[in-house]
Amino acid sequence: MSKVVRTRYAPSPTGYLHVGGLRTALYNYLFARKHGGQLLLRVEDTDRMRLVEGAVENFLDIFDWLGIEFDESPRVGGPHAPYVQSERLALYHDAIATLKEEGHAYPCFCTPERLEKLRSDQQSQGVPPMYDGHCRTLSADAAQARIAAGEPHVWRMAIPKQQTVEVNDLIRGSVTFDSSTIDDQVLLKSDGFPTYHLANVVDDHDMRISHVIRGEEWLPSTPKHVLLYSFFGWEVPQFAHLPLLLNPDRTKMSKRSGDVAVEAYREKGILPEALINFVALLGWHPQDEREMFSLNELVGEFELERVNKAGAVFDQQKLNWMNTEYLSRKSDDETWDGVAPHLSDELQGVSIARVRYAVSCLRQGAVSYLDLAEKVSEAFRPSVLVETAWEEAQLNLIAGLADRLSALPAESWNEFEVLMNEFKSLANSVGASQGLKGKGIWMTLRLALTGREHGPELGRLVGMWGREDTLNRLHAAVANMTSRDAQ
RNA sequence: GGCGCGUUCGUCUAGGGGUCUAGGACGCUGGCCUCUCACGCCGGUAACACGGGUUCGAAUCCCGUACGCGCUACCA
Repeated sequence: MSKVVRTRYAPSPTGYLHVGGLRTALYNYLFARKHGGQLLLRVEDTDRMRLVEGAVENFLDIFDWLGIEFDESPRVGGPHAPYVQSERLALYHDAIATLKEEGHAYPCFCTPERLEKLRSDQQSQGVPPMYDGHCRTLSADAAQARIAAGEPHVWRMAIPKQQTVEVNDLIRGSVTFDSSTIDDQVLLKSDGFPTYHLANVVDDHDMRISHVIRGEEWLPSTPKHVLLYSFFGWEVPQFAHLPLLLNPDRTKMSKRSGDVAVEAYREKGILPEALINFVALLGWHPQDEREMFSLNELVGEFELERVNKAGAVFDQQKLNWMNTEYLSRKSDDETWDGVAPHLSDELQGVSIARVRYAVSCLRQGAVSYLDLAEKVSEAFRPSVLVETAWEEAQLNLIAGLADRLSALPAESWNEFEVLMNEFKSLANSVGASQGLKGKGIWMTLRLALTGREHGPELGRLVGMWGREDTLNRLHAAVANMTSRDAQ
């Protein structure tokens, strides 16, 4: 009989959700779902100095946007509530009492100043900076008296000496540490709040966490956690330390080189499904060579055994490509709903039908809704004046086409696709009458109509613009050329 | 400095002794398509960190070296 799989994502509410945090949360989610277990979100707010107002709500909202659901969280509650560490203080104090009785924890009265001096002395001597055990040898009575006297103190973990501590990691195998290299970690701070080390062990046990899946930066402190479990006589959960997400220079991913907040990607127009798919592939690979996966498909495919050991560089270019792929799979209606909020005010005077037509014409290859909105604006922007020495035939083409177009029945200007074909054949016939063909016709018209060498297919542009705009552009081009001729 | 982890194309990766003259994807790049750009299609470029072993045979196993990264707080 296998135990119920329970995983957790335990962020510290100090800001936004980091993409590395997203990857950790995602793997926890995938693993739990894959095994029919539960995922919970626990807030580790034991550092009162770094608290950021609204951070928890922000996390929860972002996960909603991503479609990652927690079975238990501060928002939905659950059987092990509260899910906020600052509301679980009694648990940690009880734990310290237990540890104290067994001699696994001791009060330390050293001042921050003493510790600072100790550290700098050790550093200058080239020895590893570690607590020197100054208070560890205090007699129980002496310590008790100082506590009773109200002297500020912390509680430290009494690390046993000369012991090998083994961490069994699902991704890295067995990793061993010599306990003499482990510091007498502070477990309870002088403000009465626990440190991460104590709180995470107590809570993971209390919340029946079966698998601790977290970033590699936690591996070095895991022996402390393992020791704590054994002090308490609790079963040690399975550990899986995920490879780091890296900057292009291969240092731990940070704000310094690009965006790290999931929010920033949302604002850039990255779709949640693209971000999830992309991030899932950073450090994990399916059995075959597919790489487009929905969240549900990932649940089916995910295996901790296939998680890599080495860090992965977050490649913005590939994310963009993936977003393009997801965008291209949307229906026209979905695409419209996505772009609409980003459309520029420049488009005020244009009918919705025309803008929608523009969106459907221009969406191919767009990286994001933002990008697409810009393409649309671009298509409607006024023509740029070009300094070209036009030939007689080109002038005749432009003027002739303007005449022929203005003769078209008004209704046909609203049938975009019909108009496009009509425009093409008119352009070709007028062009032919002037001895022009192919590029000679089209580049002439493109320059006359947009003033630019590149852009969307002209026939479609004409559909987007409509009668008035199109004719204005043509007339303006003719006027510009003839007036220059006159000079 | 100490401890730990890691090292296959520029990037994400496949690979778990022979099927690897190392596969896929992004990027870059050549061509095709075409009124241009983009899209699309077809092709190309490029990697097993190094040195020793083990073995008939090593990208795959072992050891060492180098390099990189992480941790080393009354932060998580």
